[in-house]
Amino acid sequence: MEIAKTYNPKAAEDKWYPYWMQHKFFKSEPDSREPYTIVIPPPNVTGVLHMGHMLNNTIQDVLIRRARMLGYNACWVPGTDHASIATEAKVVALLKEQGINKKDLTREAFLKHAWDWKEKYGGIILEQLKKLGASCDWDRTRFTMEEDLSEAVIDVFIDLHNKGHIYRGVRMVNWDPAGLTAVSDEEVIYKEVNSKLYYVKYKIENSDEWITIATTRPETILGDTAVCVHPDDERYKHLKGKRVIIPMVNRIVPIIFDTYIDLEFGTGALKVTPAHDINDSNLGVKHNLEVIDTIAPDGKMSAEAKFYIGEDRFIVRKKIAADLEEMGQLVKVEDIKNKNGYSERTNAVIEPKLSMQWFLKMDKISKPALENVLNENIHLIPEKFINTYKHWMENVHDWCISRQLWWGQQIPAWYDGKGNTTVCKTKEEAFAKLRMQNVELRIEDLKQDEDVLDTWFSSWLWPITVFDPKVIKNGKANANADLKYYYPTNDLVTAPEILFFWVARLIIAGYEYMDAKPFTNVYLTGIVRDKQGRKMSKSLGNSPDPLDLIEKYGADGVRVGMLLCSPAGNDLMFDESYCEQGRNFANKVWNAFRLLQGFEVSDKIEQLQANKTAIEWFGNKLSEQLEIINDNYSKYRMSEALMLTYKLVWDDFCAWYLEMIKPEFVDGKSLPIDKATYAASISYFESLLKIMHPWMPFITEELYHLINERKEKDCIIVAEWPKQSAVNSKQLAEFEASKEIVTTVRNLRQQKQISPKEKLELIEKSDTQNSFFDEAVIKLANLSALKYSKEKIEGAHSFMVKSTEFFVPLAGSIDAGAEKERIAKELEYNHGFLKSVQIKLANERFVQNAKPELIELERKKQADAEAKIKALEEQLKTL
RNA sequence: GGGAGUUUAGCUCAGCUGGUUCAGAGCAUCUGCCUUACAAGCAGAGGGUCGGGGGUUCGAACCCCUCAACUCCCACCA
Repeated sequence: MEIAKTYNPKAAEDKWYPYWMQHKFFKSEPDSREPYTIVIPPPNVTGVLHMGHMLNNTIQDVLIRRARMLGYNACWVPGTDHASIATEAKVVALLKEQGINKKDLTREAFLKHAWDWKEKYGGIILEQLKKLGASCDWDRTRFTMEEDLSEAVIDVFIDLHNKGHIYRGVRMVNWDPAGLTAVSDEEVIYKEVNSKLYYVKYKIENSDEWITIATTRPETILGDTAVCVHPDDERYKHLKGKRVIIPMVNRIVPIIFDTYIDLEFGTGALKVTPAHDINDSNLGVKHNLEVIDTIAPDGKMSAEAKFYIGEDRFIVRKKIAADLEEMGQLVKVEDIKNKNGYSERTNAVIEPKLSMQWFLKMDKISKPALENVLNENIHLIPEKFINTYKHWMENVHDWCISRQLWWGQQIPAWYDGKGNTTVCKTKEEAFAKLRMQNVELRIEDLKQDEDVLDTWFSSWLWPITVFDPKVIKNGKANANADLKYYYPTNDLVTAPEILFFWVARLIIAGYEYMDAKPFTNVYLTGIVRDKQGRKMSKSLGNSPDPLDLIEKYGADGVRVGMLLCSPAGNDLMFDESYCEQGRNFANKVWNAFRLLQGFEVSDKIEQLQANKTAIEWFGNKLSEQLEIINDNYSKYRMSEALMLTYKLVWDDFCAWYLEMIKPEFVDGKSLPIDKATYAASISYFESLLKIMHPWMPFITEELYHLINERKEKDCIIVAEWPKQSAVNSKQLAEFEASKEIVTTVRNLRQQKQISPKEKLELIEKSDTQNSFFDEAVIKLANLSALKYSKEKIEGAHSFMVKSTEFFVPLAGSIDAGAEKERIAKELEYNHGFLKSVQIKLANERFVQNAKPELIELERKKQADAEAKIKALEEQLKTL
């Protein structure tokens, strides 16, 4: 069979993913095994795969694949999030292209469009995940706005409302006067702009005195309901209890005192406009101020303003400044820089606006979520996030859960138009309830709250409702078999950006509704950045399309590339060259296979001692490394585990083991290999494939089948994770010593820089008796690390090795002096080491304070060093 | 403004309790080599005052202080 020199990833990808699906290897049902569960952080339905998803989901897939191989009942639940804001924006934009304005549609008609859109494009990202090799149980795919899941959200709202955790109140929102909608904080872009600071004087009531305030927004003067100064400000202490007259409108308002004021800024006096500034609003609540809304939703002055009605706020700003100047109340104007919020979508200046919203009280409900992270019931990985988490949880503010959108779960609150409200599931229920307060109520008059719930208010139930959406309704005692079996899940892999938005709330909901944590470990990935450290984003255009990368380097290559540069919790500076490295690795593995499969096996030949040594060595090496790899997995040090795997395969297996067992090449033909060595090699290769499988699922599956005949369901994806056996460290050490010698030989060859052809000529001419040659090779033979025994080598003038790597006889010789020098160096080193250990042991403080086992360790180090020195000295004598 | 984090070779990062197997890895670079599994390869080499300064200690990449740069989160200044 002719096998290509380079690995072709595409064929394996197209072949194995469907095969795995067909044999239901991803499927999971409750059984007697221990479960290992991950629920996917649901990507937005609107989303297309970006590098962040790529990283995230690769890590999850690695974890789940390894768990599967370790014999757990591995279950990875996929799904998508309805993402109200993002999706609604997309749908609105799409409709606009078709000439349809959202305002002209009824809620039902709009939702129909939205669902159509979701059906058409909503599955894209999940299809993309399959290309990556994600081994999700696709039969469990969920969507946060599915009927049952939505019902659970509504039930939770009602339940929390009944428990008194949900209330309705007035809050400042970011209002987009162009889009005529509230937008979330995330959709506000702050930009530094040049603006003007106007100093305006207000007259003190019943006095000739004036107070000067500084403002960037004079148009809001019409809505002022107080002037605020710092209680410690000597300039204004005498004004306690006084009132001021607002210019133009001549309203008389109090002077209030609050430490919120910055003494240094402006004049130290602040005009308070509770309707149009978030801080002023807070002050207003605190000091019980009147709220006068002078700016209409479209950004023009409202009737309440009394002046400039119907004119845009920016025009009014100029006009009022002129008018104030005319009245002699404008003291001066300064140029300053400040930050303005702009709407991400319309680029209009955001207007803070008060509106009625629903809130969830966070104080009580969040307690267990804090405790259980602090007591490590739930691990945050890396731990540095615990601090941030703690800080946030100790300062939680109530969560605004209503959104002025249509796409999402509509709030189950009902109004009778007469000021009566009730919260319940159905219109009929609401009617029955409100009827008691309002006997004349007709069911047609009943109105449901227009707003929908925040997306996070549905996704915070995700690890619960993906298994049993009805559990909220039925109570956790009546949870279905799935939920009982899979909950709590094991790992959550997500981005640190949403630690508060989502992770904290998942934990809260977990304790509130299941009385148990939703997961044990939270692995927080880094943010994928480009080489310049910029976050990868579509708007910057600096993000490669992951699917292009897969096309170019293969899914395995991209997975390896991604994880090679992703330390837990640190951002990763992604560069395509990592994928190249991943691809190269896949190719290396492919070629190791090509070598193995090309061997001619013979049961007639004896197994060489050198092969026995090599087999023993690699067995030890494999066990040694496997243990370290497993340990790194258990600490979620993914890139470390990957690098160790990489080196085990490339350096230890390919560069050393295979070179050693590779038969000699004689007369243009490779000699056959003995059966035992071949069998051992295949078995090792198989173990390595298994260890590589979580990282590189496709190539390993492909090779697993090429290397041996397999039954239909005998696939590496469900193969058993290799077990390590006892490690003979003495043999490992011996081998390391042999490697050193071989390296010395290589170095000598390097000095001459000869090509293989020249080398052959040299060999023929060379005198094998030259001293260097004997020395190096005799050592090798003695250590039996290599197959070329002294006799064999001495006997063969045409000596030479198979694939060149190990020895080349050289004209010229190694001088004994070099060896002496080397030993002398080593001696010096060991003396130094010994000295440092002795100092440590002589240090009273160390001896008194250190743990006994630590001291024991130091003593052992001391003894070892002494022995080593002795041995080296002996060696020096013999030279 | 509040909080957290980072700073170690050209790049991306390891460095557990302060000590000599600790100054490391991978990649990149440079030099040789078309070699019979693999040039997507092989062999070798060169790269670092561990951000700056100070301190504690017999001893500091590691602990303390300080300065600087960068990043993130939260709140946003009238």
